[in-house]
Order: sequence, then structure tokens, then C-alpha cells
Amino acid sequence: MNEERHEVCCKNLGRPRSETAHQAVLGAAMRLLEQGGYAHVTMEALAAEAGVSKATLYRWWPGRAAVILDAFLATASPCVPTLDTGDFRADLQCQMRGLAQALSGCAGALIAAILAEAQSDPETAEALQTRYFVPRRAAAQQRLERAQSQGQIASGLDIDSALDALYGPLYFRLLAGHTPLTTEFADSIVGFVLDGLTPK
Amino acid sequence: MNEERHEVCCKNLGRPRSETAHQAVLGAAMRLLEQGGYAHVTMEALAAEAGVSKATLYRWWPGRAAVILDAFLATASPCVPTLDTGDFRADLQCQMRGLAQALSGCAGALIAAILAEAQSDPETAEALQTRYFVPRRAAAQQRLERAQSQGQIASGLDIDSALDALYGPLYFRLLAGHTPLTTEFADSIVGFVLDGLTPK
Amino acid sequence: MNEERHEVCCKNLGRPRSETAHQAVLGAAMRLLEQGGYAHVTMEALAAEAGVSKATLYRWWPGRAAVILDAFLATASPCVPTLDTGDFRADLQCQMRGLAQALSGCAGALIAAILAEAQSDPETAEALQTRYFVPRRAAAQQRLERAQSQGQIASGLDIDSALDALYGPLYFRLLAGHTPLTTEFADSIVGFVLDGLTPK
Amino acid sequence: MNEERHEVCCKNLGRPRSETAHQAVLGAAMRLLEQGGYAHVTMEALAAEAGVSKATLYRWWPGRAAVILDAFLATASPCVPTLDTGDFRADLQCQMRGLAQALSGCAGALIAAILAEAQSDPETAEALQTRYFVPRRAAAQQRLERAQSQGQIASGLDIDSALDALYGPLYFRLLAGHTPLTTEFADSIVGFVLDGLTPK
DNA sequence: TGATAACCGAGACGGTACGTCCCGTCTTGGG
DNA sequence: CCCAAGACGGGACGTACCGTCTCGGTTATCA
Repeated sequence: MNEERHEVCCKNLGRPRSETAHQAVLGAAMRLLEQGGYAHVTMEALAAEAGVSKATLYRWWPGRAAVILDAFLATASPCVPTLDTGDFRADLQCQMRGLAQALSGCAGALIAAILAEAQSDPETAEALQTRYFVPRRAAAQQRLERAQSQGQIASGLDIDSALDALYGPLYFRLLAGHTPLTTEFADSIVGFVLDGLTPK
Repeated sequence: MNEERHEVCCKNLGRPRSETAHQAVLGAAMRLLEQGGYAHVTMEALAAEAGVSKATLYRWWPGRAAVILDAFLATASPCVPTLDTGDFRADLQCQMRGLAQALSGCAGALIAAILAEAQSDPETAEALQTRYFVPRRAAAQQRLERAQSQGQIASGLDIDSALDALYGPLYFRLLAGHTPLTTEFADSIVGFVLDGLTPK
Repeated sequence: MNEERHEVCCKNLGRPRSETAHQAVLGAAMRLLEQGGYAHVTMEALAAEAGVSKATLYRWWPGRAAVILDAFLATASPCVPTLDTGDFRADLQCQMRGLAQALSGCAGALIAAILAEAQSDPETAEALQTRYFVPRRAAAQQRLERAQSQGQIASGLDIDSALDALYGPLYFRLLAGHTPLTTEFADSIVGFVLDGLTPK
Repeated sequence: MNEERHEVCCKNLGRPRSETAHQAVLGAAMRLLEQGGYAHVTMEALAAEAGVSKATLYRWWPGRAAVILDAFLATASPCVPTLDTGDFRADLQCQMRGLAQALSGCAGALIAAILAEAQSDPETAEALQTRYFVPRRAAAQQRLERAQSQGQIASGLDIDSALDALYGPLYFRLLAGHTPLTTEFADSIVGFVLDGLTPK
């Protein structure tokens, strides 16, 4: 979010950033999220909970969405291994089941909230893209391309669309909330997208 | 003061609701949405724009999300005909293309915003479900069931999941916003879900 | 307050005023006053408590101060006998003690509130004068004039000022509230005003 | 975040109160009072007139009565010299004439309004007592006690009641408003209370 | 014996002010 | 240059009453 702040200023003048304060803020954010949900995490509550001044918050983050995103990403699994056992269908199923499980937990509520915020705040949208979606899509994309090169899926199809066909239904259920996100649902989606609805 | 009350439990007590004010509010909501987006539609701005008192707003709507949802649904096509020409694939394609086109317009921005609000406001979530998603899903579900009974899609599959497999990717692109919602994308999704990715 | 309403209109047309509603309002006013004090008696609360519509309230009274004044005067002793036993000092003492006792009760709180309202509302001020103060002052004034004609108090002094010298301290204590209103205090005032502070 | 806190329990934490804003509010209060009277001084008007946010008003004052009281007391003569020329009657007359004159001006309208507010708001009542009445009564009380010790007024009488006998009539005329507050009236009261009504 | 006119309840209406909350910025003193 | 504390202007929130206004329905009196 701000990791390039000191890299430009050569001399490294003045007091360095308090890592204590940084961690206190992220911890406070997670605590407040658990207590009262996204709406409960105001900048004032964050400052009070973390024992940090509001000025410090605004020095390092542009708004509450940024803080929450940071807190979430610090918690979330940093690497997203898309395993490659050779069995493409099994790999995909494993991946989708894992995502469904993750999204049905409290992490799901969080990205739902951040996605919601991103609808009205371009900065959040940008950050969510680059720091959450892009790396995960890239990993999945590689796996699909590998499968394609091995003839396990048709060549010539639009991988970007295929990714949305897989992930989209999960995130849609997360956000629309009409039905719970189960592993069975994940399996269904994998089945549909790999084999199609039409009878063979 | 009850001794002279008429027993006819009449429902039309008191001054009736002003339909003028009602329409003025919905119109003001749409006008403000076009001007400055969702965040610009505050209850105060609505009252001012519609020439209506805040008390009147809160008398009929619990919050701004409800007003905007009402304004949107009054604008949106009330009936959602899922045509049945006999050619299931063509019908589905037509339906999905229409949705993609609608969501890529300003109506898309609106439901995105309302969906966002619904993440933190259960009442909005409830209203969005019952008044937007449910009727549309029901129509599409009927068409799928018809296709199923005619053997055009496999019997025994979960229609609810199939609906999400079709709609989910469109709404996901709307919300995640990484790529524009084109008719080509709609076609791709129809292709994936009907035929599958795997080579025949 | 409005007793001349029908006298002008010659024909006495239409439905007559509901005496039931009138009494219900006055009763509701007293009830609300006891419950939550003057500030608690709003026109809306009055209407609700009396089972009367707001329109009816505003048809007969110009505002809440008028209602409360009416309610108070309907309760308060209608006639104010300033007795004349021949012993002027005793009569005065009796009168002042009675007033002190009345003002220290809940009636005192009421006129304090009405006097307060009268500071900002000329209509209340006018009504309070003509319907409360004027008749009471007139009675006391007569007694003083009788005493003067009998040589019990000095001739040539300003009776209006003398009335204020007697009543003023009581109402001042009522309003300023620094010390309780006791009969001893009433006696003191009578003593001061009749005999003076200076040693004989 | 507490490990590096300084132990010096300093009172000057945080940004200090803006004296500019403070004065602007008091000034705005006086200006609004002159324009439209007590009822015209709303917290919103105050904020607008002073160029101050409502939050700042509520940070320092509990309500409009407190603001107006502050504005009044800042304007009113801070010290209340009860002079002692040796001639007790002359001193008293001077004092009472001064008060009558003050109360008949715009300051009178103000305390009338504040006294009115104090009837329904205990905090205002408390503040009015401690900051207005108490110091003024104390000064007058001293003068009376001096006169008593010099034998100019009878020993053994209740000075508190005597103060009310003097001040009460003036404040009563101010509030009841039946007759103007003149210096002649002040003289009359002094005469009554010092010499009594009964002929010598 | 209607007709008429003023009454009644219920309650929605445009307003105004309330007091609270949070925003993002600023101004202190101290590390 | 960082930090905490916290005051500042701004602005929206949701509530409470104000006094006015439609409604449908209810009495009395007069024609």
C-alpha cells in the first residue's frame, strides 16, 4: 500500500515507522471485524482499539478499506498453490472445493465486504484486483494452460472466460447469498464446466 | 372518546399517502444516481431534490438503499420473459446476451451498488432477493426444466446450481470489474456450460 | 379562550363542539404534566393521550401553552377569597401563607412553567395576565384599599408597588428556587413590608 | 502501544481548545439574540453564524441555554460592587435603582429568558444560581450584615428573606411584565422594606 | 326529511432543529 | 520525522414535534 514511501527519500531521515503501531492497527481491524462486522470498523474505532492516533492511520492508509484489505491479506494464505498432480479434473476439483470452503467461512464475509466497498471506491477496487484477484487468477490460469497444452481441454478457448465460468458462480453465491456455499456446489460447477449440461 | 366510534373497521383511516410525493422521490433518486453515483444519493439530497421532507422519506422507506431499490425496480423491466422458441440453445444465448448488455449499462452499476449495500444491510439483501432475483430465477428455472423434460439437457442435474453456473459469471464480472461484460463473453459462458471444456 | 366563537356566528349551524373531547384534552394535559413535566406535554402526546386528533387541538387552542393554562385554571381554585376579618395583618398573613403553600406544591411548578413559557410567547403572557394575575391582584388590591381607608396603612402610597412588594418575593423564590417556600418566609415578608427593617 | 508513553501526567494533551472559535460562538450568540430574541438562537443558527461546526458547540456546551448564559455573563459586569458610603439607605437605593435600570434593558430580557429556561432545565438552573445569583446575593448580604452590625437595621432578622424582599419584587415585575420597571418602583420597594407600610 | 355545515378521528405532509456519529485535517507537546 | 491525543469544520444520520392538510365518517340544526 505504501511500501515505496521511503525508497525514494534517500537519506532515511527522522524516526522510522513504528512497526508496533502497524501491527496494532491490523490486529485491531481483525478484532473489530469479528465483533461488529465491516460497518463497525470506523477509523475512530480503529484508532481507539489500536491505541493509535487517527493521524497515524491516515499517514499510512488512505481509508478504512485499505486498512481492512491489509489486515485481510496479512491473515489470508500468502501463497495459493494450484497443485498439478497430472489429473486435471482432480486438481480443479480440489482447488474449487478449497475456495468454496474458504468463502463460506469468515474470510468469505470479509472479501464480500471488501468487494462491496470496491463498488464505490476505485482505490479499493484497484487494490483488491492487484493484491487479491490477479495473483490467484494467474496461478489458476497457468494450470489451465498446462491442461490445454496437454489436450485435456479444448484448444482455442478463451481461458479468461473459462476462469470466470469456474470462479464466478462461487463468488456469486457468496454475494447473492441465496444458497449456502457447499463442496457439492463446487463439484457441480466443475462438472458443468468440464462436461457441459447437454447429454453425451 | 371512543363511545361514538363507528365499528366499521375501515382500512382507509387518515390522510392517504401522497402518490405525488412517492413518484417525486423515485424520480429524484434516479436523477441523483445519474448525477453523482450511488454515494451521492443521501437521504437529505433525496428530500431536497424531491421537494419532500425527510420524515416522509423515513415514513415509507427504512433507508436510502430501499429507496434506490424501489427506484431501480420501478425502472427495470417488470416482466422478464424467457422466451421458448423450441431451440433451447438459442433461447439461452438470447437471454444471456440480453443480461450481459443490461448489466454493462447503467442498470448494471445500480445492481452492483445495491448488491454491495446488501452485504451489510440484511433488509436490502432480503428485498433484493425477493423482488429482483427470485422472479428472474424462477423464469429461467422453468425454461431449464422444460429443456430437461425434452431431453435437451441431462436429467438428474441440479438446476439451481446450473442457474448459478450461467448467471454467476456475468454478475462476477460486473462486480469484480476486471474485464468488460460483452456479448461474446455471454456466448462463451453458454458454450462452456452447455458443451463443457473437454474436447468431444 | 374561545368562548366567543359561536356568539358571533348567529345561526349556530353544524355539529356543536364535543364537550367530551374538551374535557379529555384537559385531563390528558394534567396527566402528562404529572408524568413528565411541562416539556413532556407536546401537542402530539396530548392528542394521543386524549384520544383526540391534532386538528381538534388546533381548532380550539392556539398552542400547547394555551391548553396547559386552561387545564391549570380549570383545576385551580376559581374564586380567590381575600377574607376581611377586620384584622388586616392577620388577613394578610393568612393570604400570604396560603399562597406560599400553594406555590410550593405542584400548582407552583405549573405556574412557574407557564410563566416561563410566557417569556417567549406573548399570547401566553396575555392570557396569564388576564386570567390569572389580574383577578387575584384585584382582590388583594381591594383589601389593601380598605385597610388604607381605615388608616391601617399609610395613605398616599402606591398600592400597585405594595402588591409587588408582597407577592414578588414569593414568586421570585418559586422561580429562582434557591430556597424553599415556607410559611415562615411568608410571615417574614409580611413583617418586613408592614413594619420595615429599621428598628423602631 | 503504551510501552513508550511518557509518565508525566501532562494536562496539555492533544490540540488545545480554539479560543477563536470560543469567542466567535459567544459573539454569534449575542448577535442572534439582538436579531430575533431568545427563540431565534438555535444551535444550528449559532454554528452557522459563528462559522463553527455543531460538534464543536456540543463539545463545550450541553445546550443552547449554556451558550447564552456564557455569552450573557461574559458581557455582564463581572464585578458587582455594593458600595458602602456609610449611608445605608442611600447605598441600597443606589443598588436597587441600578438593578431596575439594568433589568429594564436588554440584559433584563436575557435573564428573563434564561430564568425561563431554568424552569425546565436543571443544568441551566444550577449554572444560573452559581454564576449569577450567588455572587450578587453574597455582595448584598455583606452590606446588609454590615448595616445590621451598625444598628441600622434590626438585629435578629433573616437576611436571606430580606434579600428576597428587596430583589424579588424587581424580578417579579421583570417576569410578570404587568408594569414597567422604573427607578420610582425601586425607590418604593426600598421605602416599604426599610420603613414598612404601617403609619408611624 | 333531507341538506348543509361544522364537527370528529386518523394520520400524511413540508418543515426545522435536535443531538450523534464519523470523516479527513489540523495543532499541540514529546520521543 | 514520527507519535498520542484530541479539537476542528463539515456533513449525513435518524428522531421528534411543529402546524397544516386531506380523508372518510358523524351529528345537529335549518329549510
